[in-house]
Amino acid sequence: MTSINLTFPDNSVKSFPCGITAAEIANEISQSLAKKAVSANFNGTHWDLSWPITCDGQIKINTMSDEPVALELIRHSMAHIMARAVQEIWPETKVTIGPVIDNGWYYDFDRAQPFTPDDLSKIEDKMKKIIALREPIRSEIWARKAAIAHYTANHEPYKIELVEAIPEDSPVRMYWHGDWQDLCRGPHLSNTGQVPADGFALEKVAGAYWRGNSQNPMLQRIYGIAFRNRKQLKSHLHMLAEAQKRDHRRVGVQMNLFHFQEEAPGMVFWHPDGWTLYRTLRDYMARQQTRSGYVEVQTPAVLERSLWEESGHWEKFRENMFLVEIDNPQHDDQAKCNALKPMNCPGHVQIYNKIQKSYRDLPFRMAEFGACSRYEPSGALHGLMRTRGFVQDDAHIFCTEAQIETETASFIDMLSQIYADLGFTEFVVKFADRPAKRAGADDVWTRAEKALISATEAAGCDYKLNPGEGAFYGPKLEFVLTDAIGRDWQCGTLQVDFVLPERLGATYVGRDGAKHRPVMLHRAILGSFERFIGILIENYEGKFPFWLAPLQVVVTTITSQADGFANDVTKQLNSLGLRAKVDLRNEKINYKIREHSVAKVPVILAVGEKEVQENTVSVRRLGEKSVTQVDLDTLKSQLIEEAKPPDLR
RNA sequence: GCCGCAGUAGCUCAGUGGUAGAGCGCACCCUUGGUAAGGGUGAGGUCGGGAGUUCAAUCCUCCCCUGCGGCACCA
Repeated sequence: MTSINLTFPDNSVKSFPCGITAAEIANEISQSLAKKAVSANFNGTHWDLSWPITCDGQIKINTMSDEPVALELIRHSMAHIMARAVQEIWPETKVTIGPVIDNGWYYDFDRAQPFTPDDLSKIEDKMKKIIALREPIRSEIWARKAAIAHYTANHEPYKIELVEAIPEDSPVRMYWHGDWQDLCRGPHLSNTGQVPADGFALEKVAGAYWRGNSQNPMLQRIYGIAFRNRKQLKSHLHMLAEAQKRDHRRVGVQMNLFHFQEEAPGMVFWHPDGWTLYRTLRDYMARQQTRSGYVEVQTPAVLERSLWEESGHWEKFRENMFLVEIDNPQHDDQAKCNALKPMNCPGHVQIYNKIQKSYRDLPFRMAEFGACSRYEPSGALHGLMRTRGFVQDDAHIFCTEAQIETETASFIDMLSQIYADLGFTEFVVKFADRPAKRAGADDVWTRAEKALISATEAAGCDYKLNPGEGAFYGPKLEFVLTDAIGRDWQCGTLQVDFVLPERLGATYVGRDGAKHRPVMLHRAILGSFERFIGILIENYEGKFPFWLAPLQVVVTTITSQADGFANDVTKQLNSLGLRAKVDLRNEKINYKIREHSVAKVPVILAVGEKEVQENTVSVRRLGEKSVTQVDLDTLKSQLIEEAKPPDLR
């Protein structure tokens, strides 16, 4: 028998008989390791303890203390245990796939009857019984034909499709625990008893297309979460509940910022306080853009079909456009068809074409807070995050190819500053290259992709590749920021476009006196005001920094004898540009403090007899229990300073 | 758009085959209270829309709309 040499993490090399398993190796090292072992890493592959090793390589034995590996195994084996439970309860159910995801797993089933919440607890109970059996999990490599024959006999059509999709040079691996069998690339735990019976929960049922394709039948997906123990599961559930409290849809209603209603799905009704927040943010953005050399414009909301045909939107984007046929009540004259703008770019090119002619004017940066309408699929709508009517902080930079690099760099600077001002210090950059459905020739795409990559690298920006996710007219950078509870949001974007200037006939006169084609950079920082405000609400949990807070100060009275003074203080604050309101209601001070705290007002000023006499106010800040009595003039100058937006400090 | 679930007062939600209830909020009255809910009285609902079954529908059935959780989509 031949032998193989295996290198361990401490760089020691040992010789073993060819075909030895990681379980046997662990056993040779020590009994306790053999007990604790759950899997191995072999030459960079996650390796089942039971798989034979037949060549030299690096090996590491994993135990339950190797957290990421342990969780992966637990969740993967959970998926199998759940599928078995489902098939034991409802044998007619067809199994498909069941991968590990963040915090848990899912498994997709084909079954005529929908799963109910009751069914979920039945499945959970069955899973616990299976776990209690502590049955070994074993695997075999089968011939492709044998596997197909097996699944044909067992009426598992999805599994046949999966076997057929396995590349010729990859093994077809079958797993068992008890009598239950599944096709799986592994690895798994070696015993069903190793998963924590109290560390998992079935979360929800949802529809999901077979193989993620909307042409395929819809399956039923059951999601589960699993951790190493009950404590970790509990803390995860607690975190979910906390995240739910921040939901901008809930906070938005509580704080009376906006609402939606049936007659306008996906369109926001901004209430006074929400609109104050919106305007504060918009004015800040306008100042930042002016400072960065942009000019602001405004273009029509409704444009004729012919222009959308020229721009390419009619062909690539029509399904998402609201059409307007007021000029054409019979719907018989296609030329009279108009559409609400889903993007601002074609309008901006019209302005460029009227006013720009010379290379001396480039780069020309044209910004618009453009109100766009897109007919989003009904299932995509989600509060402020995904709407059908929204305003972009949109701009197009018309420049030469040579200017892409410096424009990209200064854009990234501007974006970083703005994100930091708004409370987001961390963001990642993704580079999205050409999609399958696109306009423009391949060599143009190659040029655009190269230009954007080298500009990004020159700006000293790390990026991840996001293949095939570019816009139909060009590659793009996506800026994804991370909020206070670690969730990711794609907001900013920078897109290089060689196509649209060509289609809409944009030119400039070069130094040589000839006409040239400018490049367009489409860019946004917030993305849409609606979405960004949704993110701000969730990030701050509605407790906005003073400069953004819709209502900054409430002046409230302790006795009605202070009414006059309270009115006067409020008036003084308002005249300084602070957003202050007075509360003279006939309620106890406790009651009023509670109410304004719940409403997340950053500063509550209480005035009673004492304050009236001394010309002071008692200040209570949101989140603090302490109260300080402050001279009115001192407080005013403090608040004026705090109310300044970050760019004016 | 697809699968599943839901829609009852401004908000959160309970409830029933015989046309409805709570808490909060709102209005009014009493209370003038020193930093997270003082007490009382009252107003407020075509039970998402339409059709059907029934003597009778908020409740059962079907269709539609909207929302929620996913999937697909995010140009």
